[in-house]
Amino acid sequence: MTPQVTDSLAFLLSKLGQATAERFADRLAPLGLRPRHCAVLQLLETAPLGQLALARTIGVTPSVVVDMLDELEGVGAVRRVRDTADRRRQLVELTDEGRELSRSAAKAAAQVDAELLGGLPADQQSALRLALTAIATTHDLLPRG
Amino acid sequence: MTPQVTDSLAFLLSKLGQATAERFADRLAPLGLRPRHCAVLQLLETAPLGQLALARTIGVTPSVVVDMLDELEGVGAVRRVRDTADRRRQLVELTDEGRELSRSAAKAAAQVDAELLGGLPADQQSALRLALTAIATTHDLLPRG
DNA sequence: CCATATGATTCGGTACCCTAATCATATGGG
DNA sequence: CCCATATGATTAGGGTACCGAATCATATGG
Repeated sequence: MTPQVTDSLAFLLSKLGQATAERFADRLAPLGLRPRHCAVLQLLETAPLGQLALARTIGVTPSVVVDMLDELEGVGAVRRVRDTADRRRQLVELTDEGRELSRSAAKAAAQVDAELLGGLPADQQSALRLALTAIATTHDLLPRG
Repeated sequence: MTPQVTDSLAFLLSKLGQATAERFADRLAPLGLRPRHCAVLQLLETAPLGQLALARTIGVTPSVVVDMLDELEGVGAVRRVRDTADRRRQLVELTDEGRELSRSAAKAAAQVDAELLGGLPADQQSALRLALTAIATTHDLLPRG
């Protein structure tokens, strides 16, 4: 048998990633959030940031940040505050509600994880997590990169 | 420390899936193909299919199939043939070039796999593949579902 | 032979990302 | 001091991948 595309990890990972994102999105929807908002919320938990810094850390362009922040402001999760020291900058800070939403998002993510991993034995679960984080870090994905 | 979204498998898988799809897309681009075409090509290797069957097997709506087939016809990979027995149906069949493209796509996928897994020890590689296919099958992704 | 079902297609909309152009503010050299 | 240039945010427009609803042709059964 010739090698099949659908047997490749590339194909599998793409599909699984997509499916997972969808599931996660469904879980987040009731909160008024979408998957891409999560990294922003998490980053802002530590300290307020300018939008450019946010963009670079998450790995998207500044215009995407604008959209995401519009949405996040819409649900009252963040506030844009002009930096008095440099009036070009918008300091983005988490509201109390934002902090709460971030926690809820983390819970939603954990539920999705449980759903996905449900059937797997514990050792396979940890092996999976190990291998995935290894790949993600060597290929330099994830915020903080 | 409170649980972080970015630690979740849901988040990781989404990101990794997206990144992998991008890499794969880059590899396929010179062939005139995109990732979503691959499942179609592979399915048609066995036998010609109607578009509705194609849609159901791959897991997309018929209108998506129309788009994909337009593209695949554009590169000469498939042919639409009116079913003489039921003139509503389009029998979609692989051309010789389509067969060749399918093989090239499989090679491209294998290269991406090698790139992704490059750093990992062999046992982690197989563990990863095992866990991912387990999840994919229990959650009923992948063509043939 | 007509109502209804089915296969393909078209149309419009959503989510997510991009680049390039624009606007406001800062900053340093003349 | 003032202007050229740089920087942060934003807007406008475009691309991909998907969806649902409407449409059109053909089949099929009452």
